[in-house]
Amino acid sequence: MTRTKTRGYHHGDLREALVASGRKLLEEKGIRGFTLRECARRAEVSHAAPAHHFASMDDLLAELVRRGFAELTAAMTAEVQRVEDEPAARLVGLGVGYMAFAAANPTLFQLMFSREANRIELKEGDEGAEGVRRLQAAVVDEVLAHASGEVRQRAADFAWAAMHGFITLVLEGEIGGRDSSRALKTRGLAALAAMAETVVRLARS
Amino acid sequence: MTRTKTRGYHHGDLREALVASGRKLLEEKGIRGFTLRECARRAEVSHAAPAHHFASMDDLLAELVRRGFAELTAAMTAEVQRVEDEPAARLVGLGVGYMAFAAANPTLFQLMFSREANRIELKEGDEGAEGVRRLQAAVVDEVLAHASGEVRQRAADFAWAAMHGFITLVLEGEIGGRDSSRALKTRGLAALAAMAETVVRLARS
DNA sequence: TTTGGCCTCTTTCCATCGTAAAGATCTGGC
DNA sequence: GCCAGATCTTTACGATGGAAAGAGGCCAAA
Repeated sequence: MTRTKTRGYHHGDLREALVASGRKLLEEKGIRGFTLRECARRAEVSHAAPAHHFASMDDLLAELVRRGFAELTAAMTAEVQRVEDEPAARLVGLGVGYMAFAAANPTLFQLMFSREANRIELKEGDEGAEGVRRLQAAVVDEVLAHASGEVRQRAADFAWAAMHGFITLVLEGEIGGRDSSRALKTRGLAALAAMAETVVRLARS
Repeated sequence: MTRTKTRGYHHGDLREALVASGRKLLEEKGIRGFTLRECARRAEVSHAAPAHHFASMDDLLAELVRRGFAELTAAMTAEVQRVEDEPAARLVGLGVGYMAFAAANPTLFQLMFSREANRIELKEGDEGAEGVRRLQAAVVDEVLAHASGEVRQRAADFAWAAMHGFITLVLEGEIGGRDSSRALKTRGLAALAAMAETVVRLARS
């Protein structure tokens, strides 16, 4: 039910159109280049039309972030389910899904994890990164079934920190700036392997 | 030579004043709330005055980032020099300096590591995070004196990723959101210890 | 089928922003 | 003492986010 050439006074599904154009715009122009009016232009409506669907620009950005977290969680879930292997390998799979999403949506990913610096507040009821946290805690618990709560928390901290830090630095070009995509993936897998190994080792401490 | 109550037509040291007010403003209002005109207001000059010292707003932001990296490198150096201990402890010290700077300058730190998403280009000759990289490579090499280049690179990747990811997630409230400052430091030190231990273990592989 | 209310979108307007251009003022070297 | 150039101000322009008011279309009740 995509729109045909001529539409009447009403758009039909402006909200979704704004989300779509907004997401593209974000990746094209960067966080600070994001503009509500440009979103409206790309959706072929007047600049004031978005106000009827999003209270403010930040409100639209918050929605993009919300959907980003949903997709991120889905990507991790999909990747971890492909691995029926040992828990440690599943931990790596989690990281692969995480990094794949980040690489495919670099600016959105950065926005999702710089909400504080960008003063973006989630709406009430929005879980934010809770899905990611739960998913990871579950896999970490597979690895550390017999460990104390504190050890498991530290393992979860560490696992998240390692994979988040790695992909963040990659997106900034600080890691593997000149590497080929292939070499970079190898480097990423090495980092994830070291992370998983560390978590496993925490089980014996 | 701080300015007294009445100044003439000329400011005296507007460039530094803009850097100072800009830095405060950045932490107060966030990245997207940063405004050149507000910087000028706080320095008590007209809104067009900054143009004579910074070609554009992005130029000022780039300068803030540049100084941020210099300070970050200095903070890490200072912290690592306090530790005359074994190399692994020095690696932890490096992380302490890194996190201390980030915690004291959360928005600037985020900006420094989201230049891609914020379309901030460093000036020619600006080293960016090279100082951090060099410092870390040196300490990693202390730990892995006899390892191959590839192992050392992977160790450096991992060490940076772990400490960067941890503090980033802390700044976002994703890690230790409700912890006391004291408990959070303990959690951070645990993460750094796990990181250092992993790097040490890489020496035997 | 008609009609009235409501949702969607447009138009218009305002304060603020970044930036450019031109004028005013000061400073330092000659 | 004087002038060239650096520093700062004034003015102006287009773009932005948002508010307000009006136009257009949809749908359910009559």
